[in-house]
Formats: sequence, C-alpha cells, structure tokens
Amino acid sequence: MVYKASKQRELIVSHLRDMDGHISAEQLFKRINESQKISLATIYRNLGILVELKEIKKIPLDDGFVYDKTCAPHYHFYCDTCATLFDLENTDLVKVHQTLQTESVIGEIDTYEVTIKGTCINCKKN
Amino acid sequence: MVYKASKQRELIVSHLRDMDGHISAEQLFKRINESQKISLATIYRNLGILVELKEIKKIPLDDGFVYDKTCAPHYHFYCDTCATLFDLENTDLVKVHQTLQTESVIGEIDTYEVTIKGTCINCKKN
DNA sequence: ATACAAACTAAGAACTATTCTTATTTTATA
DNA sequence: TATAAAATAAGAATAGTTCTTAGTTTGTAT
Repeated sequence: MVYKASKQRELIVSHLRDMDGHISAEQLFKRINESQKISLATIYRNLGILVELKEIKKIPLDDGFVYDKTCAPHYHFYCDTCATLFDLENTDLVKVHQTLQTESVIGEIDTYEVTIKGTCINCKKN
Repeated sequence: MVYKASKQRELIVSHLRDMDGHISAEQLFKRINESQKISLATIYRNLGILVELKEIKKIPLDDGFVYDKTCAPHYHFYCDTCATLFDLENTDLVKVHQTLQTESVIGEIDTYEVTIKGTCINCKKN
C-alpha cells in the first residue's frame, strides 16, 4: 500500500500539531468541521494510517481512545477524576526505563510508553 | 446502593481468583458457561460492581478491556505482538514511584498503575 | 417464620464507537 | 493527458457494552 497525499490528511496532521494535549477522533472531527467539511470515516481512516506510519500514537483509556501527536518517547499520567491525559516532562524518567529493562518477560521496549493513573493536582484540590 | 450477594457474583469472583493472568468479559463469559449458565449482561454488570468496590481493576488495551483480579499495586507489560498483558514482579519498581512523585501535574497516585508496551521475550525470539 | 423492599437475574433490544461498502473524485506516474 | 491506485463522503454494518423489562432472590424488620 503506497499512501497518496490528500487535503484531508494534511488537515488532520495540522490540527494534531496545533494541539498541546491529546484528542479523540470525535473531538478532532468536531474541531475540523468548525472550519472545513470532513467525514468522520475519513478521520478514523487517516488516524489509522498515521498510527501505522508511526507518526502518531493511539492510546486506550477508560472512556475510549485518544491520539497523541507524537511517537517520541515520553510518559503519561491519567487523572481518573477529570479523565484527562497529561504528559510528564521529568527527564529523570530515563531511570524508569533502566529499571524496567531488568524484567524477565520484557523482550524489547518499543515505545517506552508508561501510563500512571491517579488524581491530578487540580482535582486533588477540589 | 447496598449490594446484595448473588450466586452469579460469587461465580465470577471465584473464576477471577483462579486466573493467573487477566481476562476479558467475553472470555470470562465463555469460561463460566462451560459449567454454569450465566448471562453476558450479568458478567458486565458484576464486573462493573467489582470495579466500583475496588476489588478488581479494569484495564483498557488496544483491543478492548481486560480485568485484573486485584487492585494491589503492581505493574504491567503489554506485548504489542501477541496482545498479552503480563504482570511485572520486580520490587525495584518502587523507584519508579519515587521518581514519578516529583512530577508537578500529579496530585496523588491512586493505583500506581504502570503499563509499558513493547515486545515480550517470546515474541522477540520468533 | 413471614412479608416487604431492594437488589438481583436472563434475554434480548438499544446504543455507540468504529469499520466497511459503494459510487465518485483526486493523486502520482508514465 | 491517460491510467491505475488511493482517496473521499455518506451512510450501512458490526461489535462491544449498556439498558429495559418482567420475574426471582436476598436481607431486614416485624
């Protein structure tokens, strides 16, 4: 399968780039449709293509999937209260990787993806 | 809501206890129906109740949800190739928790759940 | 022990997120 | 510029999960 460029895919990529967080297919569909016309099936198909090309990452959460605009190694924190996925920035997390690599079931860590769950700083205050 | 005991819930709990890994609602339904008669809706409703009671944990994966028989803090490794979720046993992982707690977005880590993705030792051999 | 209310069940309908189908349009290449 | 491959929109189909309903079981108070 040789992918061909399309206006719609460029549209999706540019909207993903503008995001600072993570977005669901439905949210992306609504946001793009504010200014352009695009089919929901097109959103899903292109997100699938982008995941296959390893340009973005598909992340399963309790309430559906969310897409991350990058596959670059970084870590996530999911707040169970506000159902939001945050990026973790601390570079000390390399230590996590080193610790994990000693585990016997692990053949190879591909994405280094780590998702921790809890309550975020804002939700804890309330 | 005051939950009342039921034969079906006991059945579900006992099957979960016998598992050494993680199981989907569908798999649990099939397994229980080998010997007893139970409705799929009953499986889903009771799994939901057990999650609410924090007796088990619901884990979102790329290909649907899986249930973990315990909420005790431990870590997971997901193999993208065989789509299997493994428990990680290494107690050094406490270090991970210490590292993470310095992150500014984290208010409180509830479950300490960590899921790392990659290729398991078996799939890497093949 | 019995009656009552609340929570439970099975069965299948309903819902919803995602994927598939089809007829048509766009893109890349020769 | 013609052709083949891949793209699109729109809506139908699928599948996993939740909801509805009528009837059953459970726990509590008398």
